[in-house]
Amino acid sequence: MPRAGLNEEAVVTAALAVVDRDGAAALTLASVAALVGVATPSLYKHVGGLAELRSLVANRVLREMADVATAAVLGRSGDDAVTVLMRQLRHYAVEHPARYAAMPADPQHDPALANASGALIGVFAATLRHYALEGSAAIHAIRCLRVIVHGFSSIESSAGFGMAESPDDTFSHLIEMYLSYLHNAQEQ
Amino acid sequence: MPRAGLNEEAVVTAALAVVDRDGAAALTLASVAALVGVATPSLYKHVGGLAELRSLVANRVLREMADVATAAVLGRSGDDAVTVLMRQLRHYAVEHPARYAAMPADPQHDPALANASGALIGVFAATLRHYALEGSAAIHAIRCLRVIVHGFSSIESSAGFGMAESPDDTFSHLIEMYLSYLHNAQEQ
DNA sequence: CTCTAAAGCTAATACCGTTAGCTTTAGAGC
DNA sequence: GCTCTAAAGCTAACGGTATTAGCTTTAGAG
Repeated sequence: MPRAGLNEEAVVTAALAVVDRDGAAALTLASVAALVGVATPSLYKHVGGLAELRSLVANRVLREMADVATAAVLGRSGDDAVTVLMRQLRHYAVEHPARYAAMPADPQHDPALANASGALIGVFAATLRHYALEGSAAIHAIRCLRVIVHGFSSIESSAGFGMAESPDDTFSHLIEMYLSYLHNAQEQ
Repeated sequence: MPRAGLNEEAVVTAALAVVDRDGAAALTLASVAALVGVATPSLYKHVGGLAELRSLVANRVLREMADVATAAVLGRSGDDAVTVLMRQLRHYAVEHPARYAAMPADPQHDPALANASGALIGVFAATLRHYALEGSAAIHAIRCLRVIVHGFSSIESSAGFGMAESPDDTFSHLIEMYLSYLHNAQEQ
């Protein structure tokens, strides 16, 4: 029997494939092992267990989102940067609904996710730096941005908008709402 | 051995106690059975299984939230009603963080949750009726309200705001942001 | 060609959900 | 007060899961 040649990265990639195929709740060591063609206990040679695998998956997703965010704001600033940042993050969540759902509710509570989580928030902070908000106003602006993007992505990625109206339009309203808030905060 | 005298309602109440005590992920038939002092299979006399129990718990939580929302807007209207509605729902989520996390990502997809979910959305719609938004504008306003309340509650209930700034202030900013949006939508 | 570290395996344990079938209790009806 | 029945609860058993322990084998270094 030839060897599979696994490593931690390959296991995480397979886990993401399982999440994409069967949903976040179906991520199990047995399903990942079956996908890569290996007995379940063999995965412990590369991964500490199911909890750690979940954490590694979340870390991968957070890094992807941070990359998306970075690419979105590159070469842009102000309202343009904020708009594209919001749209691109929403786009990622909708393109990979199961991956978004695979993220734990408390990413900052997991030390393994602190770096990736901080990278994403860092892009938020850098993007908002253009508005020169001072002290706590900057913190609140970052939080409001998180609330809107997460709230919308969370609902849309689980098909929570039942009515016929386009979610695109709703999201445009939210962007306008947030930009108005930024402009207003800037004047104080 | 005396009889426990259970019924569906008592089982759901015990399940909520488990959720409050150990978190939403720890909701298991075995833990509920242990709490009420009964063997695990006995629960099947009152509940269809773990999936149904989860659904019943979510239904209870949704109804509680609908009650909170109804009480909040009773005797109020306009900005006052919207403000108190948002604050009270946030208050519920923070007071019962595990219950909020016990809700599935897609409540409307579960037929058993349709009524309670509709009741909560109905309170939103009724509260916004004061602004006389026409057609799709009303839908978008409801959605934006959902996004903000859910996004904030989701993050705060999982201790997602790490910085020292008070989440109260952040939420006040979001309320102001949303009210401005409503006033602006009203003029069109 | 040999030897070692790691990759993979099987076996075994513990916990969970679920089903089947049995026992017993509480209460309805006489 | 007695009986009888429907339901509440139990034990036993099965399958699936994570996890640990210990063995076997492979790939690659020397």
